[in-house]
Amino acid sequence: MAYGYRIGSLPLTTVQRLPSYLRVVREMRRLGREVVSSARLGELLGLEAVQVRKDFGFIGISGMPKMGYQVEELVLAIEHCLNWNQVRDAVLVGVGHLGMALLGYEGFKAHGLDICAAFDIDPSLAGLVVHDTPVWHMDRLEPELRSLGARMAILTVSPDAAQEVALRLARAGIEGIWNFTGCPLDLPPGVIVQDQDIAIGLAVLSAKLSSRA
Amino acid sequence: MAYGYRIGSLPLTTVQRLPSYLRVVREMRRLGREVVSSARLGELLGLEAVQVRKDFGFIGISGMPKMGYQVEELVLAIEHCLNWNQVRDAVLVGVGHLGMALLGYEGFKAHGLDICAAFDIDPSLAGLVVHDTPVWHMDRLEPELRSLGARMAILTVSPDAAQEVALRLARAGIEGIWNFTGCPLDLPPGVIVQDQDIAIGLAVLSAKLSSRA
DNA sequence: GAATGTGAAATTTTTCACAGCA
DNA sequence: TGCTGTGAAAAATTTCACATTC
Repeated sequence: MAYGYRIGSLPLTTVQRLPSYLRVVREMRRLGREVVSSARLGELLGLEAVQVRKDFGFIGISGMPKMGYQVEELVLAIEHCLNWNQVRDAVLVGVGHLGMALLGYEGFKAHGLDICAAFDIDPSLAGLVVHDTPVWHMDRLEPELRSLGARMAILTVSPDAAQEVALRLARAGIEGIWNFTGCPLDLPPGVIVQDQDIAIGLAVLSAKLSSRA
Repeated sequence: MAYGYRIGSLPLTTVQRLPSYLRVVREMRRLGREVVSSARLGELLGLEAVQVRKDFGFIGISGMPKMGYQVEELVLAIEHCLNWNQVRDAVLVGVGHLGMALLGYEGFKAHGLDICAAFDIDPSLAGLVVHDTPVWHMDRLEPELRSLGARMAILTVSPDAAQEVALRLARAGIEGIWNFTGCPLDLPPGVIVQDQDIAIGLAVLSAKLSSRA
C-alpha cells in the first residue's frame, strides 16, 4: 500500500507549499518588485529560509547570491510546475451549497481552472446558468462529458451518492477527481483522487484549542 | 521558527487521520458492528494496518488480540481527542458564497460545532437569518462577541479584508481562527490560526495530473 | 557583507519484523 | 491461527553548518 511521497520529481510537501509561494510572488510582481530573498519569503509565510531555497531548488530555480530570486522567474516556474499557466476544463457534480459556492469562486481563474459545466440530480436545476456555468441533469452526464472533453471533475454531491457518481465519472473517462464529499472513494487505478476533507482542518484546530485549555 | 509537529502528545499526522477514522467507526456503529480490526480500517482508508494500530496507541486505545478494536470505544476516544463530543460555539465572518455554504453545512453538528452568529460588511445582509444563523453588520462584531463568548471564528471574508478582520477578532478575544481566505495572517502569539487553503488540494491534483500526461 | 546552494545531521513519520496473547 | 503491540529499521522531511559567489 505504497505512499505517494513524490509527485513526479517533486516532494509532496514542496508541491503543497507552491500555492502560497505563488500567491506572494504574484503580489510582489503586481507591486513591481523584481527580486526577493528566501529570508523575506520565509518571514511572510512562516517558513525557514533554507526550506524556501530547497523548494526552489527542486523546481529548478536558481537565485543570485546577495540579490535573491527573480520574482518573474518564480511566478513562471511555479505556474509551470502546477500547470496553472494554461486553462484546463473541469466539470462540477452536485450543485448544493458547496457546489454553488465553488461555481462562484473567482479564484479558480488564477489557477487555470475553468468549470465548463455542472450537473445535479435535481430536475429543477437543469437548464439554469449559475455564475456563467450551465447546469445539466445527471442523465446528461456521460453525453456532455464526451463532447466537453474535460479531464477533471469536482465532486460535491452528498456522501450517499459519492461512490456511485465517482464511478460514473471514472467510466466516462475523467482522470482526476477533486473529492469534497469526505467519503473515501474506491476507483479503478489510473484515476487520481484528491480528497479535500474540510474536517481535517477542523480536527487540527479543535485539538490545538483543546490542548491549550 | 519552530514547527508544530505535535499537538499536545499526539503527532500532527495522527490528528489529521482521526476524522477519517471517526467517520468509518461511526458508520460501523450505526450498522451495529461491535469490533473492527486495524487491517479492515486500513483497507477502507488506504492505510497500513500497523499505522492504524500506532495511531490508536497514541490516543490510548488498546485492542483485543484476535478480535480487533471495540467500535464504541474508538468513537468515544476519537471524539474526546478532538473535543467533538461537546458543543462549541463559533462565529462566521464573511457571508459570501463560501460563508453561506458553510452556514448551510449540516456536517458541523457531527463535529460539535455550532455557528451561533455571522457577520458581514454588507448592510443589506444585516438582520437576515441564514440557515438558522442570525447575520449582523460588522459594526456589531465586538459587542456581539462579548455577549456570545465564542472562542472560535471561521474567516470567510475577501482576501483584502482578511488581515484587518482577523486582528479585530484576536483583539476581541477569539482564540482560534479557521482561515479560509488563503491569506497568511499575522496575529499576536496565543491566537491559533488554522489555514484552510483550497488551493493546496488543487495544486496537488494539478501536479499529479501533469506528471501523468 | 549578504545572499544562495548543499552535504550532513537531526527530527519526524512510516514501515518492517516479530513477540505475545486469546 | 489471527490479531494486537512495539522496538528497530527505513524513509522522508526539516534544520544545521558552512562553502561559495557576487
